Amino acid sequence: MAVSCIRVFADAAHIEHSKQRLAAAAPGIEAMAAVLALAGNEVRLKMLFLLLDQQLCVCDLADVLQMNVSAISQHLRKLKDGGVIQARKVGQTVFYSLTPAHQPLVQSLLSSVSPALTAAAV
Amino acid sequence: MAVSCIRVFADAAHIEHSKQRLAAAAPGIEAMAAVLALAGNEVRLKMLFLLLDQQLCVCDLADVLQMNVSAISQHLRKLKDGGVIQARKVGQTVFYSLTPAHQPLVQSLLSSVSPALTAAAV
DNA sequence: TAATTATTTAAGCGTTTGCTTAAATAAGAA
DNA sequence: TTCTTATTTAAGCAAACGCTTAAATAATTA
Repeated sequence: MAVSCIRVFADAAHIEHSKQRLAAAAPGIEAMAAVLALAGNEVRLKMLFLLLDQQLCVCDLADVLQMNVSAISQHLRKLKDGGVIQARKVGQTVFYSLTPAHQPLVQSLLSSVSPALTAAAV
Repeated sequence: MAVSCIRVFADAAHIEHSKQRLAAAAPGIEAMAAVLALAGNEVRLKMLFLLLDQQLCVCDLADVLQMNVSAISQHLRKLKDGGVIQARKVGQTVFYSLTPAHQPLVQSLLSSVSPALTAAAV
């Protein structure tokens, strides 16, 4: 890896400081990146938008998003594996909702896309 | 596409309302998803973290992140194409910084991973 | 019990991603 | 000019992604 810089104005101490700040924050950054990777998909972000103020079943989401039930189910699984949503089974229907732990983050991610959300926010 | 739901408790009016809310927010959601897809990568999110309070050149970032300069450059290009960062050339060195338009979003994305950021926030 | 409904899962496949290597630009320095 | 240095770009490739189809589970209903 050509990692070393030979440039004149490189501030070695400054670089070192950045490395340490990064090392301290890395675990949190990596966890956040995992959640953002899930939210960084149009279909999944739309799902999170719809789940902000209601719980929906697989079939509802497929209907609203006009997509294959299987594709929806696979997206839901990723969100569930990532701890962003949770499932509640009622009969043969599975209702999905945001997990309390991630609700605030999702709310803030979407607050700028829908002014009504900001007003309705806690 | 097996999009229609036959379930008993499907509330057609409710579904329709969700469709309309989604349609209204879709453009904003899609734009946000594009930014989150950029931020939803460990390397790029670390870059944004480092750029929050300083501007760095390609070589600095490669040094701090211990990665190939070429790989770093390619990540920077994506962030720049997405309007998240901007470039300023000084001699043969290119300094990258957050764009003013996206600085608040990046700040809020990272505020939870580093308490110091919250304190230092505007 | 068999048929229907809701959901999940497996397999396959084309596309995208992110890295490596190597070559191409561009700007100083000798 | 020639030789570094900083950065970008192109090509290649393995891995991940997201969808489709079809089959497999569950839970209801007839």
